[in-house]
Amino acid sequence: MARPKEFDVDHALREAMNVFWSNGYKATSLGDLTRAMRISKSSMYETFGSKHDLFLATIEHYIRTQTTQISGAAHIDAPAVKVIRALFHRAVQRMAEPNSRRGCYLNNCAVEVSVRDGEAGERVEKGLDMMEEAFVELVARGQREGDIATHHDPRPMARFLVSSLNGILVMGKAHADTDKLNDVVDITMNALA
Amino acid sequence: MARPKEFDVDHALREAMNVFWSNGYKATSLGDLTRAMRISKSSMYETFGSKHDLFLATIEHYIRTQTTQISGAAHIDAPAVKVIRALFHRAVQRMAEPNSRRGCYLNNCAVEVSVRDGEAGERVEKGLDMMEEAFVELVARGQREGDIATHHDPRPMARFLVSSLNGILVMGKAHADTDKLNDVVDITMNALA
DNA sequence: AGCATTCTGAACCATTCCGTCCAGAATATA
DNA sequence: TATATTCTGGACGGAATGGTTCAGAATGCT
Repeated sequence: MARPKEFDVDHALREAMNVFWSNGYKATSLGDLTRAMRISKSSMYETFGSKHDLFLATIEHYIRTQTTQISGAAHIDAPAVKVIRALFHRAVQRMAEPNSRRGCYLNNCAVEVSVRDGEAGERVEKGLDMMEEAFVELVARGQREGDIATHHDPRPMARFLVSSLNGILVMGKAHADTDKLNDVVDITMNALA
Repeated sequence: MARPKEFDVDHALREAMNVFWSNGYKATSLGDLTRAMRISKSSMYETFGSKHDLFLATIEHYIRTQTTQISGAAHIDAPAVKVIRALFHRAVQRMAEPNSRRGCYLNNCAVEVSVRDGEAGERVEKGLDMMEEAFVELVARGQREGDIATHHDPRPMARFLVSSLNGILVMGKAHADTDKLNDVVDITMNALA
């Protein structure tokens, strides 16, 4: 009865996220966005409301697609420590690829806007909590299976891991030296034993 | 013979740094800057050149004044672990005070501009290296005096500490919950033993 | 007093920004 | 074919941006 939407909303959201992810919120103009989304300005406003609304939507999109990947890793059938180490190593590796040197989207948002932009802050916090939860599961399993020490409860341990991962990604933004970052990974893993 | 400068350049630099520190580079306008510096736009341009030049100068100012404070802490006459723990605790405490919830300036700059702005990136990297150096000294001393384990060389250990500290500050931007952050501090300190 | 310097405020410029709106083309269903 | 919806591109507005320039007041030194 009516003309259907021609572009994939989720795909457009993904592209918008990538631009914000690489350039930050303030440094991204509407032109940058619509160019990447391959959409006219009018369509963008009709579909998402405003630049800021779009921004919030990209954070939720990130949580929906990326953060849940980490949760998924928690159920891989391998020793928990191995899974955690693999997650960290992949993060380090990403920072070495020039096109992927943009860290964690939640991390970037937390630093750039979280304090001043409450709406974004809420979402960032929720995303980090989900990461924490995924690591809680992993640590608990590792402790049950005996390859993670039981000096600490799973939750503080998980917080330590989330924090450490974010620290590594920040360092990577300045250094991009894989060896130096792996130094940090090694000691972090050592802290689990 | 001539009219002397009326304002203190270092003080103006400090105020400019504070604005950038709280709001980021892009989100800070010339008006924000000159208002905080209590200087006219003309004076600002005459003295610092441009917004970007001023920005670079604030990073150097930060290194000159703040980073060297950490280096100074390395020579405090107390067990190295105690000094390190105190540094971390003070950082956590800062994140709890609403007006001080802005993390580490180098950290913020690394995340917001380091990748795209080479000139800023260089300076950020230098600053982080200086932090690393300060921690190397501390760890080495701790190992000599026996309160830090010798499983790892001082340098990787120092990198771990710098990374961990930055991770904590990022988490603080999203959470601001002192207890959660102290969980991370505890485990980090545990990794030294 | 005279001179060199510094400061301010305002005017000004070109650019970019976000946001709104509309005419017209495209497209699926009935 | 008629209708309803969607898309695009461009025009437009108003505001804010970074940056430049200048006249004139202020100030300290000789």
